[in-house]
Amino acid sequence: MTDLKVRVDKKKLERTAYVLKCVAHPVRISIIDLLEQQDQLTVSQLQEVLKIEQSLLSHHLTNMRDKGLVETRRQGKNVFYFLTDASISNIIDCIKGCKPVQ
Amino acid sequence: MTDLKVRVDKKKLERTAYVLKCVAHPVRISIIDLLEQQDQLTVSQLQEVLKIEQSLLSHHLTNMRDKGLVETRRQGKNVFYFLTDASISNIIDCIKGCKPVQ
DNA sequence: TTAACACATGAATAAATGATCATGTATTGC
DNA sequence: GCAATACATGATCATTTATTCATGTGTTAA
Repeated sequence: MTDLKVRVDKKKLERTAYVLKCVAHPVRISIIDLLEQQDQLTVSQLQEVLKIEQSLLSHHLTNMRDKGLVETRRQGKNVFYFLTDASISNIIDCIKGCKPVQ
Repeated sequence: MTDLKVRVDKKKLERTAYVLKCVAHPVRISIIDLLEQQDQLTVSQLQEVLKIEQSLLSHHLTNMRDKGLVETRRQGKNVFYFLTDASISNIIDCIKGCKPVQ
């Protein structure tokens, strides 16, 4: 009661919320699920499964890349998306409220 | 490639996103952190640590209760909030994209 | 070099969330 | 019963996020 305090500093809290907010969307959770099954997928391949507009998907992917959840690799006309090494475990750490992402 | 599909059904995806969205806020992450340290805390106690308006805190707590992250126990004039048994592990399961919350 | 394909970006709008303020309800002690 | 304490709720407004549409960029193949 006396010296109770939040054990995570403000910056880290904001970073954590920022990343979690990104995960907290059905489409983006689906993307994570697909990339756990497949290692890497092009936008077209994702689109085929998810059946959403190309630009909407692209916005979601950009969002995820900004937060460090996915990375890209271009190969010819295609752009492959893949989960960053630590993305899932980092998210879980986020929830545990402690370790910083990246 | 051929029979690739999202392994989580639509309802579950939405439920997952719904819960995660709730976690994804600095104040609510702080509340979780405090309740991990303390077992149960009143609104006043939380308020003292978090230093935010009473009604704002109350809105956040109601939000968290709606999503099943916390529960309450009234004791006289005070209302104690505490984490539900499974809240954290359920959240992690959410992220793993599979097990339903509750 | 141009057409077609694959993807990204920006602007505009819609919808959801967050914060504030005023007020309401439950409980206790007098 | 009434005042005080502790908390909840509803309306409103501000901000953020999601979606759509139009258009732009990079790459390949003819």
